[in-house]
Amino acid sequence: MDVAQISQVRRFNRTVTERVGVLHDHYLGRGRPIGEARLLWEIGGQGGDVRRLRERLGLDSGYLSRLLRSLEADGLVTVRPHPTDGRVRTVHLTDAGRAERATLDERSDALAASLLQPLNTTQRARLVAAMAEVGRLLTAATVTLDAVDPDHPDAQHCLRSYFTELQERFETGFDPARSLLPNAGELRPPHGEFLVARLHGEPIGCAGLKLPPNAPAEIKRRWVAPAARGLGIGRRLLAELEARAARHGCGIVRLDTNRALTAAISLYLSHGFQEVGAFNNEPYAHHWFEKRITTPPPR
Amino acid sequence: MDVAQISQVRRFNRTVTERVGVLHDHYLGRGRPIGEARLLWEIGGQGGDVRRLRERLGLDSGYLSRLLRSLEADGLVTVRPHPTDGRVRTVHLTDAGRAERATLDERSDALAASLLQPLNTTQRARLVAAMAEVGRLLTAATVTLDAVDPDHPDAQHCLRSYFTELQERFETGFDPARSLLPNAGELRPPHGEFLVARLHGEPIGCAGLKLPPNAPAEIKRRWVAPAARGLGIGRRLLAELEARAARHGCGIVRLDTNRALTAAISLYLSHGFQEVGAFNNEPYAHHWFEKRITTPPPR
DNA sequence: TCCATTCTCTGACTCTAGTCAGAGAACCTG
DNA sequence: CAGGTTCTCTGACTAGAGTCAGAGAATGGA
Repeated sequence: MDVAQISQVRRFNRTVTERVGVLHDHYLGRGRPIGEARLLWEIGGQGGDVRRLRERLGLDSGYLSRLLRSLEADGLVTVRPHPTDGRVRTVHLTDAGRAERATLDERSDALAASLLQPLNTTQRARLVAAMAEVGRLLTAATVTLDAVDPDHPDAQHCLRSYFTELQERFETGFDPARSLLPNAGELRPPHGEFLVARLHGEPIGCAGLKLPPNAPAEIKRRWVAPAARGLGIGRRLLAELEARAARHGCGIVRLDTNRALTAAISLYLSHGFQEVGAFNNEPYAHHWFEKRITTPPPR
Repeated sequence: MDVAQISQVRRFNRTVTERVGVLHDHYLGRGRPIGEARLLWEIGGQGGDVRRLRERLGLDSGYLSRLLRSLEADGLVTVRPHPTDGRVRTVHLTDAGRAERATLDERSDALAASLLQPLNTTQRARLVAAMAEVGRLLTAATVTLDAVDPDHPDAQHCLRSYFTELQERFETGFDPARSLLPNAGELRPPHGEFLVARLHGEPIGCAGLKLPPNAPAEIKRRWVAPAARGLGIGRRLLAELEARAARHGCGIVRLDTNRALTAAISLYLSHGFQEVGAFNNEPYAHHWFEKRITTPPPR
């Protein structure tokens, strides 16, 4: 990795933690420990289960409980048993809590405004644009790819979304029963692999690799959640699967796709795939691609 | 201020404090309280007085003292009396301290690398470029402009640098004695104003305003430190002085300049100044400009 | 020379933030 | 319905970060 890039990133980290980080806590905190402030924020408009809050904020259950007691004592929240599961407790903001949260909101706005305030119009526009770019790319960098079992709930979630999307986008609709679907066993070691892309723990994409004996590897069911598109995740999934195929000794990766998926087709072309004749009789496919992968591609 | 801009800045703040801020502390901290880590870092290669460290880090003197004792006990620093002032104590890293600091350094590098690692080459280049832009503009936004007395040490520092630079850049050199210099009284209320631009408390620029009775206001001694150029500080100084002139009821601001200062000349032109005939007999001036300021210009 | 000031240090605190080990209620499964 | 699991809560801790009020040495100015 480039040394100059690293030192630029470090400079950025310094500037930003100084200017944003410190102020952020300072602004948010005023008169209230920032743990409480964050919790108040996270409870948000529609409230939520204690369990969900604990996960979201990554807090110890004892600690969270104490924070809730403190907010409750200040009359900002109410904690009631869950209507159907008596073990779970749900938290809601009171009117006072909502008001308090609104002032936190204002403070965040004030912080943002204080960053922009000294700049002129041009500079503001450029700063905001650059921030959007940094945010987008940092988000992209936060996405993790993990190999999971195709039966894992996150994998299932992605596959359901994938099928729903195909159903909507294919001119003919999509009926899984008519398609050449690999069964789950084909996408799990040793016959294959299945990757899930996650952002903050939430599944936002997937891709499967079939490794048939004495035949090219095949990429199946590559999907990225609409909200996470444009972050290069599809490309990362592709590259990661190619690398894994190469590690399994495959020299060729191939795949088929439907003509409605134009973005996917141009991704394949720009990623080194070449269109070839039909190598299967998938009824939903219009295009077949393959790529020679001699060495694992650089990341 | 634009609501969309504010919410973009807030989104950025969230992403960045999550992704950079938290990790930053986590990486830096390992095995050592981050207060100590920051201090170790700040002591740096050439060491420094306790007083300077206290200012730089903004710590309570008692707290800092305790941190130093702790680093001393670990054999990372030595604290000795200042050679000339027995009250002051100076801190230096030991070899062990230098080694420890180097590992902190590595961790910062590792953090930076971990942000870039999941991205491909194109994305990395874009992220680094956007970070540079954000850093630059946040730095610009951190610069403060304060009205000070022209005799203030910060003002004097800027003026000395200004004269040195003129000496170097004018074809003819620059001798303050030959120039039409306003005396300090002319740049201090009620006869004028003097602004110093500061970044993290360090003076990095200045500009003076002369308010002669029954005559146009005059801008003098506008200077920005070379390291701080390109941040729009010169323009901000200009705009701020115009606003102040307008508040004093002036309808016209004018100034003279030397042909060697090409950047200044194009700034004046792009900022609404128009070249006029000589209105004084400043020997070092080649160009004279003026600008009508009916209403205070928008910031 | 004396007195106010500067500078560092110690002692005695406070507040956040967080961990760990269980207790007890509610739920689920066989 | 018994036994394990899930979920929240309490009690008992710890560590970090920082504040505040002086004490005491060194210095500088009248």
